[in-house]
Amino acid sequence: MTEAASGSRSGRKNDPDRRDRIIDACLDVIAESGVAGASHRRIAEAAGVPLGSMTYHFSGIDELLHEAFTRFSHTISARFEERMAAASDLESARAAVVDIIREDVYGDPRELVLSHELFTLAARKPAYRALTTAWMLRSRAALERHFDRDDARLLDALIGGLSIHRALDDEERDPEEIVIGVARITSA
Amino acid sequence: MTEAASGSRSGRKNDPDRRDRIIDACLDVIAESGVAGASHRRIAEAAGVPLGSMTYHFSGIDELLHEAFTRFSHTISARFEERMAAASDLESARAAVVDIIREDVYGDPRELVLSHELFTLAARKPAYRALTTAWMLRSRAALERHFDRDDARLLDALIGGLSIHRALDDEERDPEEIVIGVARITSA
Amino acid sequence: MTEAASGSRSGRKNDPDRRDRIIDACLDVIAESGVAGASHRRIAEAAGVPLGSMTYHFSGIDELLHEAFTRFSHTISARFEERMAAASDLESARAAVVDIIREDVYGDPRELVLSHELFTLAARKPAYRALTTAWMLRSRAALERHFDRDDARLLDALIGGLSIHRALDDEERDPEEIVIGVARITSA
Amino acid sequence: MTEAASGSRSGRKNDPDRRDRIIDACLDVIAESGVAGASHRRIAEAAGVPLGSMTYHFSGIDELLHEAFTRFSHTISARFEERMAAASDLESARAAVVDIIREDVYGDPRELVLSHELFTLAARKPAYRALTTAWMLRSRAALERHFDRDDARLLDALIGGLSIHRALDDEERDPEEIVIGVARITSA
DNA sequence: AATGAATGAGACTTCATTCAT
DNA sequence: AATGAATGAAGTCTCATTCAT
Repeated sequence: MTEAASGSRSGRKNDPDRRDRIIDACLDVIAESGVAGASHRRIAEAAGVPLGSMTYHFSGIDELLHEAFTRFSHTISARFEERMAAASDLESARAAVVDIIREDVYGDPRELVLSHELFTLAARKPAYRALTTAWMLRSRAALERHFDRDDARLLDALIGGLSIHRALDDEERDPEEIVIGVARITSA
Repeated sequence: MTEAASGSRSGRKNDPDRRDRIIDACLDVIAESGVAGASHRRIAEAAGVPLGSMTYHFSGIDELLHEAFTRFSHTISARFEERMAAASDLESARAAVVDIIREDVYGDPRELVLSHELFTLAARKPAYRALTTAWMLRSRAALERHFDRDDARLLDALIGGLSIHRALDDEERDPEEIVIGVARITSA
Repeated sequence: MTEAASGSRSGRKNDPDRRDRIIDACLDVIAESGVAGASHRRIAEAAGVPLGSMTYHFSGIDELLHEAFTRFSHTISARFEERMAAASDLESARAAVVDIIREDVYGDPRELVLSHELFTLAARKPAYRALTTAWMLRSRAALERHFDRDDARLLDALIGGLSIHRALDDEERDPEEIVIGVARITSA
Repeated sequence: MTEAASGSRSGRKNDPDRRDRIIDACLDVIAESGVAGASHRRIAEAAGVPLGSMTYHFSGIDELLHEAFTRFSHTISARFEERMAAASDLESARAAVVDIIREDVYGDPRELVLSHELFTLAARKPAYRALTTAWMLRSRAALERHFDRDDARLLDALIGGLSIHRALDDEERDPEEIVIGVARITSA
C-alpha cells in the first residue's frame, strides 16, 4: 500500500516480486475462502495489485492456481525433509515424526485447509495429482532414511490419516495417541 | 424430460420423489464436476426438473449441498457398519477391513471424489464437520466391536491415510501392502 | 396461529375473516417493507394463511394492494372527520387541527410510511389517485364545518406540508410551530 | 446500440460520460416506472449500455439509486435557490414563490413523480432522509433571505402541501388560490 | 372451496477475460 | 510493459401466478 521501495518516479514499473506476491496472495485467499472464493478480483486486492495484472502475469486463473499449489506443496515437502534430515538415530526419527504430526499437521489451520483444497483438486485433475504424487514421493523418501520400507509406508498412512481426522473430527483427541501410534508401528 | 407416468397433458404435479431425485442428481454433479461445478442449472438439468424447482424444494444451494452430503455420509457409514457387523471373529474382522479398503476406499472413483469434496468443506465449515464427526464416530464404534481401542484408532488412521493416498498418488501400489498393514497393526 | 374459533372438525373452512386478515397483514407488510417488499409470500406468512389463499381471495397482487390502501385511506379519513366533528366552536376546532397534526400526522411512524407509499402510487396511477382524491375531499369538507373555504384550504396545505416535513426532515422542530401556524392562518 | 463516435471496430472503451448517462437514465426510468420498475436491465437499456456495465460503475442498485436521487435533489434545490435569489424585494419574492409553485411544483409531471418516490424512500431510510433534510434546509435558507423565520416556515409548508395535493387530488384547483395563500401568509 | 406444488420470467450480482491505451 | 474499462455468461434467488387435487 505504501509504495515501498522503487526509487524512480512513478511508483510503477520495477516490481520484480509482483508475480511472487500474487502467488502468495492467492494462497492466502484460498486459505480464507477456498478455491471457490479465489477470484481474480479478490486475489488482486489481497496482493495490492491492479486487476489487470492478473492476466498479464498469468495466462488465466488456472495457471495461477496451479502455481500457487505448486509452491505450497514444495514448501510443505521441504519442511518435512528438513525435519527428517535433522534426525540422527531411530529415537530422534520417531520424535521427528511425532513433531511433524503435532506441530505441522495439527498446527496451522491455514495449512490444513490448503492441504484439503489441494487433495480435492488432485482427486479429479491429473495436473494437481502430479503435484501430490511428488509430495508423497518426497515424504516417503525422507522417511526411508530412517525406517524400512514397510514402516515408512505405515507411518505415511498414519500421518495422512491423522491429517484427515484433524480436519474432520470435532472430538477431543488424546495427545498421547500420536506417540503410541508411532511407537507401535515402528516397534519391530 | 422422460415424462414418467402421468397419462394426462401437462406433466405438472405428482412427483413425490422429486426432492430425492434432486439430491441424488446433486451428488452426481458433484462427483463429476466438484462442488464448484454444482450449480442450480446443472443439477436441475441432471435431475430433469425445471430450474425453478431448485429453490422451491431447497431454501438455497447451501441447504441442498448439506442434504446431499448428509445422504452421502450416511450411505458410506451404513455400508461400513454392515461390513464390520458381518464379521464374526478376529480373522474375519481383519478381512473385512481389508475388503473395505480394497473395494470401497480404493474402488469407486465417485466416492473418492465425493469424500474429498466433503473433507474440504469440513475443514472450513462447522456444519459439514458435524457430518464428518458423526461419520468418524460410527466408523470407530464399528471397529471397536472387534478390536481394542488403540487398534481401532490405528486402523481408522490407516483407512484414512490410504484413502488420501488413493486420491493423491499416481504411483502403483502393492496390493499386499494393505494386508500387511492391517496385520501389523492388529497383531498384538 | 392458535386456530381460534372454528368448532368443527378440521380447523379448515369457516374462516370468514380471512380476507380481512389478509388485507390487514398486507398493510403491516407495506408499513415494514414498503410496497416493493409486499409479496404474496410475505403477506401470506404475516396473515398466517397458506400461499394459495392469496390468489383465491384476490385476483392478483394489484387487487390486494388496492383494497389495502382503500381501507387505509378510509380509516384515516374517518378519524379525521371524527376529530373535527367533536369540535364545537372555533377555538376547539383550532385545537382539533393542532391535535391532528401532533398526534396523527406526527405520531405513528406506521401511518407516515403508509401515507407516502400511497402518495407515490397516486402520483402515477389513476386508480390510487381516486383514493387520495376522496380522502382530500373528506378532509376539506370536515374542515369547512368550522372554517371558511380559504382557511380550510390553507389548513389543508399546512397539514399536508407538515406531513411531508415529518418524513423528510431530520431537524428538530419547535412544537409551538404548529400552534402558531394554525393561529396565523385562521386569525382572520 | 447507437455506436456513437469511435471510427474503429469494437466500440469498446472511450465513454467517459457513461456513468453520468446511467444516472440520468436511472432517473428517466424511475420517472416512468417508479423505483419498483427501476431494474438494472431497464436502466441499462435506457442508457444504451450493456447490462454488465451497471455493476461495473456502481457497486449495486442501491448505490445507483442513491446517486440518482442525490443528483435530482441537488438540481431541484439549485433551481429553487436561483429563483429566490433573483428576487430583489418583498413583492418579487412573493411572485417568485408563486412561480415556483405554479411552474415547478405544478409543472413537470416528471418531477412530481420523482419527488414522491424520494419522499417515500426518505420516510423509511436514513440515507435518503439525509438528502431530503439537506433539500429542506436549502429551501428554508433561500426563503429566509426575504421572509422572516415564521413566514418562511409557513411558506415552506404551503409549498409542500400543495405539492402533495398536486399528486393526490384530481379536483380542479383555482389558480388564484396560490396567490391568495402566499399573500395571506406573508401579509404581516 | 381451498391449497400445496410447481414453474418461467426476471431480479441482482460476480466473474474471467479482452482490449485500447 | 502494464492497466483501467468494459462485457457476456452464468450464478443464486424471488416472485406472481397456474393447476391438479
